[in-house]
Amino acid sequence: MSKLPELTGRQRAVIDFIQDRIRAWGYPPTIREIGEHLGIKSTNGVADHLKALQRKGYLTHEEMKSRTLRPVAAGATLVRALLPRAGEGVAIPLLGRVAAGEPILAEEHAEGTVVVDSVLVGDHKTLFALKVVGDSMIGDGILDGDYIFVRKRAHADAGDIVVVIIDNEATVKRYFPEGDRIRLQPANPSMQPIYIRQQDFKDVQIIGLVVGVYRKL
Amino acid sequence: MSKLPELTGRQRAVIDFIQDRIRAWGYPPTIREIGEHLGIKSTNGVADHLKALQRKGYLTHEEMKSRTLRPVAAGATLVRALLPRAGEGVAIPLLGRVAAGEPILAEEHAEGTVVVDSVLVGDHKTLFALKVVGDSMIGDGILDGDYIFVRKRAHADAGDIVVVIIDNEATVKRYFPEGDRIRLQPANPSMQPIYIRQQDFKDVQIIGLVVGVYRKL
DNA sequence: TGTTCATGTAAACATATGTTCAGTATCAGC
DNA sequence: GCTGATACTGAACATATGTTTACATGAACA
Repeated sequence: MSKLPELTGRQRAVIDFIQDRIRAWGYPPTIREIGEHLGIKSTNGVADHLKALQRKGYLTHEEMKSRTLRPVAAGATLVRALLPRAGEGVAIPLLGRVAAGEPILAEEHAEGTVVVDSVLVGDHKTLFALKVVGDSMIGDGILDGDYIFVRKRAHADAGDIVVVIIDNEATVKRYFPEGDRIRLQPANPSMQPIYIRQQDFKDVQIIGLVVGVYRKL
Repeated sequence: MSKLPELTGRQRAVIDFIQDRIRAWGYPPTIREIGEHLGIKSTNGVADHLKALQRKGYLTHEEMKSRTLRPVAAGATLVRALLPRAGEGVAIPLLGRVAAGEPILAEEHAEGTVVVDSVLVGDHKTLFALKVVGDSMIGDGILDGDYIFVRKRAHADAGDIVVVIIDNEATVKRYFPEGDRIRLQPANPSMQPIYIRQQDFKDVQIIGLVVGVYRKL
């Protein structure tokens, strides 16, 4: 990697703000918005910084077009790597029905996507989302209608909240291996745990771990 | 998933073009650029399509701001399920402490931002996020450590889950006006409701409505 | 037949936004 | 002490872009 010229503190503040704004609002700020954020009253004050950033290779900008400031990939990465990152949105496929035997992440199953913060869910490549039906996990604060974010995995540790497929239907339970059987424990005092004996393990498929819950009120 | 209204061929062409342009150029087109691409000579011709797309829930647009057309997640997915999408996540400021008398959305209070899908939280301009401390709303599935998304508002309806400031501290409760007093009801059997008498209303400030909950597991 | 809706044209109009010019002040380096 | 880079203020100016109003056409529909 070629080394990019150093930035002054002020220039760094400008490009950071542009970067943050793009991530936060989806489009870059105007010159006046930058000025307002940094306390620069003259558009030309900001324009000077932008010229410097372009000259140093950190930024591109199309003349006479609004909101076309674009941090250059390499430059932006170097700058951002040194700073605490806010999260970026990642798109998670929202699945409708989930049935055994079918490829779980097949696109045909996606009913849409949901964008959430990468800080909240972690790596998104193996994630999908489901809408919860029923009250079996009410004690863990997972209610009917909630969206759950699931990391696709075939195994789990004791006590994990998992999505499993039993009898061609997906359910959410806590997972407890107990010798030659598995206990799937609902978090609802009025419901009984499900026990799976070793010889029936083949009928049960762990789909993944619940890593997040979202409820729209 | 709720079904979105059908699009006419022309409307589909418009949103496709917007999506393609964002992907190709990194920012959305202007009304005139859309018109040029589709052979529409009047800006109003394009504006009609944009209004229809917004009405049907496929598009958002900030008034009087250039290049702020943004396909909405659900709509865009139906149209372009295979394309990488940009810009449907919205950043919500995550506030640390919240104290009475201070401007609630002042930037100095933000400890960061959280990106969530606009279809989950709705209009983001008046939203902020808080991290929940304590178990007072456990019965409504809001647990210690959860993030809540709050729509800033000074009034509430009976039964709403609200964030209020009492004694300089923010708490989450259900709101019940009862004649000359207000009952703030925790969703935890072991906790007592808080009653605010009319003469003390000035000490209480409704900050906003809880519109969403996120839990990282 | 009359009405609504989708799809346009055309022409202002208002605002947002980028650009340029003329200065001022500080600081580091030669 | 001069010079260039940085970091601005202030005030036009030009262009880009969104908004609104008035009007037209054709298809769908009751």
